[in-house]
Amino acid sequence: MKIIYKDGTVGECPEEEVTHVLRHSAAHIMAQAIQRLYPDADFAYGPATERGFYYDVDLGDKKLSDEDLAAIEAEMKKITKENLQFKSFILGREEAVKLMHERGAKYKEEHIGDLPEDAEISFFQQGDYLDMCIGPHITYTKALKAFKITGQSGAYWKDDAKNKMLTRINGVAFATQEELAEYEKQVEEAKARDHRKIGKEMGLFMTDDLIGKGLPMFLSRGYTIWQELETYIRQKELKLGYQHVLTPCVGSVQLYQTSGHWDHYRKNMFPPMEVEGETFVLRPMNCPHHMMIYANKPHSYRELPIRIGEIAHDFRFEASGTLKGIERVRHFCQNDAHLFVTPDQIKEEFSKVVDLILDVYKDFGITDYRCVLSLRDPADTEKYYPDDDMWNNAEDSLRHVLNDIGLEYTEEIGEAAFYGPKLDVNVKPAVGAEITLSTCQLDFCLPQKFDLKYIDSDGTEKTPVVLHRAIMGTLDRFMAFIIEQTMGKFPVWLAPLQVKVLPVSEKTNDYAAKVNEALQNAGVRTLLDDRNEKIGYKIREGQQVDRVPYMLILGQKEAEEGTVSVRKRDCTENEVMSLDDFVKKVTEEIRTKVR
RNA sequence: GCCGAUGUGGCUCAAUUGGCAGAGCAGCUGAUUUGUAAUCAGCAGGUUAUCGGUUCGAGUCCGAUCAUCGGCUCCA
Repeated sequence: MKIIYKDGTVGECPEEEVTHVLRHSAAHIMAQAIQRLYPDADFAYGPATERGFYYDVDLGDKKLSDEDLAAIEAEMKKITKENLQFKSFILGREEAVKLMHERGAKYKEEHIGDLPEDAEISFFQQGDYLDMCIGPHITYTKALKAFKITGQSGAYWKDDAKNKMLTRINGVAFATQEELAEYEKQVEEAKARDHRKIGKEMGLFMTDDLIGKGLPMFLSRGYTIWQELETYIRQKELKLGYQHVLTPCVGSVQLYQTSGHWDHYRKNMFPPMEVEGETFVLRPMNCPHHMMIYANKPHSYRELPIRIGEIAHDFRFEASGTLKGIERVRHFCQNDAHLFVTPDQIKEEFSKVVDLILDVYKDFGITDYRCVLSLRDPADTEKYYPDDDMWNNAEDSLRHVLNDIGLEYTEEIGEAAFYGPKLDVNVKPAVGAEITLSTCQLDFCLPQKFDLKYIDSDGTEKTPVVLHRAIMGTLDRFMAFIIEQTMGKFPVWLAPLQVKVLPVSEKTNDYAAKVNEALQNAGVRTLLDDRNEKIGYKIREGQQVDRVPYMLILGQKEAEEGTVSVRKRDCTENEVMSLDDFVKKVTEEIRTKVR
């Protein structure tokens, strides 16, 4: 594929750049279509994205309907048929400003102001459309063959909520129709693994308008998974010297004023409750409670590290538009812990936390994750505690630890908590943007605010450092992720229903009841399906709805021989074995948490 | 919260320009006694999210509210 650079030279596009150039050019072609249909449109940014492209455009008071988007897409198709040539030219700063000013392109004009003094400003033009852009682009519009407008959203100019909201029109583009078709297939598959859909099908959780939005309720089967996750992580933590506590979901406002959360976090908290002259809030996090547990008695350096863990219920008043199934909610349960350490212990404790995260991911087969070292934005003095030494010290220690461990990570500015830098481990859900699953935060700030102390070996009082960490993040979100990863086909130990016992006819109901009882006595979660239905019907339901790991088909033959016919999930071939052998097999798989 | 779309039995979806709210699955009753992904028949199930408006007549048109979905921002 030929491409044109900003200086007007034409060359062969490097293979790995092809889709990016196509997508970026698609944004220009879409802008051209928009300009034809809405001549007053003023364009802001229009980049290529991971899957396609978007353009942020100011359409005045015009609101776009789906029909309008279809019309834009049709106009784009027309433009590609017209096979217009892309041309480019470069202007000096003043000429560029003048040109953009003349054309009433106020966002582009402002953009020039943000560029370095000596920047050359380049322009690309195809037919009647001119755009300020560094390129490169395709040479003719016909080169864009496979694209689709996928939707629109609001987006602020320069991502700043103080600025005007523009209309962002999103699209996808690929090098070939086949790749576009493949993408659309993937979108369909992603919808099928969406935890909201599977959760409903399997009866794991529900919501109700009368309860309130963002407040899902776990049904029996969902809570079974939840409890298994809780037991799993608590046992891991116990082995690592954690002590688990139980603290209330409510705290006084003064508690959060002391921690600083009141100033930084108030807008995300449910509003205060006043009773008998005192003011309380539902807690959005547990750090202050755990700080007070530490402060409950004096500590020697010999006791450190002290690791206080809790499966803790929290409430956050999240913006309504951000709520999503059990992944992003207003009440959730954190797998939280606070590690109180001496400065010397930071490295070892932090690396133990990273080890635990990776250990858990291994157990759950989570391999597709991204580590982010989240740093403060020094310019943002409103959010971040203005103590340069403290921040530099904290960030450097984190970076050193990560480098020593050899963990791959990217650094992101302005993503830190207000009290300190952190490591976030992010994953991609089936539908929607990346989410943080695990986090470990380094905090020199809160221990000071709560005036926490320990007596060091030299007899002097010192302030501990705190690591805030959540391995499974929240059980809610972790469960959402596991549902999507497994498509509801949980490993036996996690499956809410582990074995379904299916008599072939009512003649074997008695034997089936006996088998069912034997399994229940062995601690296996079973369901006896002795309804008057054909065996094929029961199997279909067990496979498609319950996604149960094992089904036992019990007919005359099994009843006579004292055996069970084992049908493994997703496996059409079955295996006959004695009841005892099956009980042994399944309990062993549960015990060892076979994936 | 913001931009846009959507909302019909428990679930998945129909209902021509405004003209009798319907089907499949699930449920219940009966028949059938079944061997590895749907046995047959019957019955029941609805203030079409809510409230208001236009109209002889509204699931359908208009307004408000609520919820959900796709994004933006935010985040565990």
